[in-house]
Amino acid sequence: MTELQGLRERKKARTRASLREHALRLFREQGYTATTVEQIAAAAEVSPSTFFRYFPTKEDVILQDDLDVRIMEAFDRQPTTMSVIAAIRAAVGEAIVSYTEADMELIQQTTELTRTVPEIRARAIDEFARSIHSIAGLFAKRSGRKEDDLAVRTMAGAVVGVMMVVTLPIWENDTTDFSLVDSLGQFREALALLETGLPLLLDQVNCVNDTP
Amino acid sequence: MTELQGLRERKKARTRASLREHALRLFREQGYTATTVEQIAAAAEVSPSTFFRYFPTKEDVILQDDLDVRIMEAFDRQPTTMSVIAAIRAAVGEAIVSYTEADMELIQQTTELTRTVPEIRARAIDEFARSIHSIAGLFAKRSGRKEDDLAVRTMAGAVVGVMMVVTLPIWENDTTDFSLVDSLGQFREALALLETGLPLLLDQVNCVNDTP
DNA sequence: CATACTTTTGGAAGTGACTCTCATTTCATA
DNA sequence: TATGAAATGAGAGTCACTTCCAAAAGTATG
Repeated sequence: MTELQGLRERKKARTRASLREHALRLFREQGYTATTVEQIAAAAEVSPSTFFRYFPTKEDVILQDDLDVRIMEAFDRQPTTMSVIAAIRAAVGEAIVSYTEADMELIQQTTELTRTVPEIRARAIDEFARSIHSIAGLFAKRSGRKEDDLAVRTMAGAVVGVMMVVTLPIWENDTTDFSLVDSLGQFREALALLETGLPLLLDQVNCVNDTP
Repeated sequence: MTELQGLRERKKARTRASLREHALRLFREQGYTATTVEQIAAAAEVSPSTFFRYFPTKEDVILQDDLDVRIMEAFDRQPTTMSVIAAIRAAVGEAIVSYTEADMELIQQTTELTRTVPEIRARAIDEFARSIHSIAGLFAKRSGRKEDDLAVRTMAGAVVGVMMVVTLPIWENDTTDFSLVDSLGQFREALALLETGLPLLLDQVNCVNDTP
């Protein structure tokens, strides 16, 4: 190997990026289902078989963007003196500032597709499940409880539940375009509610705390 | 029409049931992906085209069982003096006793498939989203708040989040067979935690109020 | 019972995602 | 430059799913 990163690696990275870019463009222009893998491959100037070597399924072109990994990493970096929910909020904040303009646009586009295309949206459930697992792990570490403790799992489930609320198109008249900033704001507000407001709400007492 | 329910209707119902039964049997015997629609149709003695007239996709053979509708109905029947979470627990309890042995077996089987087959599991996300919507509606009615109130949505998201926790195979070493009774018990415990325990838990772990 | 009308069905042909295999090309190393 | 390893393209094949049309079965009339 003469160079730190061989020609092969660079070429592969370029092909991968090219496939994703052309795919997203075509999805935007013609819609997801109307776009065939053949078209994507042709646009990226590779054969259809090569497409499937880079992405196991057509859906993965959208899902495999390892951008949320950064949030999880930031998550782990938070001091253990912080409460879990505070740590999550901090991690989200850190990740946001680390994203470039291009990153943001990619997130925006893929999230929009996740919201609108049933096949893509469906795949999101495993990501949610993974998130529950990660958050449970972190919470267990901080609280000294076991990972499979019901309280720990309940906590993690609740957090991911509110994540679903802000990212999925749950309300029919939900034609508004997805706004990353808005939904992250909502997520943080909802977390605050979970932390302090929920018990009050459940007691049917007026919760004045909905805008922290 | 000589009879209350024509021969046509009865025949259709029988075909539908037959298709589902043979499908579930074949899935159990050979696995989901190994079973083709052609095989299912052949076993039920209809043509493949007829299969797709009864079920839009192969997945729907499992998903379209309207058994959870009963929980939602029981939900609505609970007095409004009851807290939402208490109402949910009561509804679940009511639905359980209304299920026949055959119902239970069907639920057991379909849930097992939902847990283990990625394609089926994926489709569950829309059911979860629908549940969030329903629960939010009920909570809104009881609390006098609007349905799109963030607190209402957070609450609903948290409830569905714990639902996910008890139904999805979130922990890798999760090879144990699904037990309906166990997971319903866990669900009710988790709801109790949400109602009373969560703030305590959070307080245990150095809950520092950070600013968003 | 025979007739005309409607619904349901089977069959055939086609599309597109995805798999497998194998020969060929392209890059890396000695 | 020769040799091995990895990446690619092409072709054939499977399967879910769609569309269309003609035949069959059920239903309502005379």
